[in-house]
Amino acid sequence: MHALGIDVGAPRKGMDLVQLDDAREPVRVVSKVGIDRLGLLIGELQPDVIAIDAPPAWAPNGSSRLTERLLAQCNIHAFNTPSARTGAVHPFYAWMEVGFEVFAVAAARGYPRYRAGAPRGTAMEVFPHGSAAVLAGCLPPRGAKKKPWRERILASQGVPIAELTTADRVDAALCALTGLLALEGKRFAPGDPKEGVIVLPAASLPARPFRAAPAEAHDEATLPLFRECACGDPACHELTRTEFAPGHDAKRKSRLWASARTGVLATEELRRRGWVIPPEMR
DNA sequence: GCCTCATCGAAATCAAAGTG
DNA sequence: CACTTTGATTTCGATGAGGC
Repeated sequence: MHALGIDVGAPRKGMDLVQLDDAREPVRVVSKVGIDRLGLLIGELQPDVIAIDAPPAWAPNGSSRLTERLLAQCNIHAFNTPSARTGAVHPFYAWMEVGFEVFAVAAARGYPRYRAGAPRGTAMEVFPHGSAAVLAGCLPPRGAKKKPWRERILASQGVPIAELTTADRVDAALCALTGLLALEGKRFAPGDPKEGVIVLPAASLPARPFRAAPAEAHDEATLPLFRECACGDPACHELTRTEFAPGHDAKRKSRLWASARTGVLATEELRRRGWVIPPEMR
């Protein structure tokens, strides 16, 4: 079983290809591949799946695709794919048009666009940054350099990185690894298949967005978005994002003072009458 | 006056790739 | 390293207000 990862570059830069076998060994690493050479290479390599770091087409309308918006909800931010109206006129998006050609060449070689289900024999869109976040379980730490961070993730997944000498090769390897994992059933592709979906190497996205920080002792993200104010006033039903509604922290303190005073008065009266205090307070 | 929260807007952030 | 493209998100600081 082989997966071919393609890191797409600007029109004249050339692409980086990495082929991984089922042992996750980079059996083929090719750089500076032009679109004219790609068809022959695909025919020669005969991968079981092709994973491409680029969208297959412009968004049908609007300025982004559903798959990108859904990923953004998990804190995985990708450059949005605009509609042709915007994309075709900005030179910045030329690399996306190279991606379209790559999908077209793949289709001509018998690899239709992946839409849903088993990915064998298809060409799928992947996103190295997203794959890295999914495999690491978190976003890269603040200030982390991209290449070493992704190298570490590849190594932790059993991919030898000796040949992956450039950032583009590392990304192509991440694409291929995502393809392999997708073949093995580890895949999740949010979005609208008609627009194109980004395939991630996970069974599903996490309920909570990815965080850059490792694990925090008090994970506020596990708390509900809104809850009732904790001031303790039975008449207060205010919903708040934090513990108290505005000003109700002072209200809580006031109530605690009051109950502390009555507590003191109660224990004094118990002592005066010669009655015992509750066992748990002894 | 003190403390905290809500809110608003501005600014930074981040993804990809290339150029200077 | 700085700058460019987009846009959602995040993170600031300033401001106003509540309750004591």
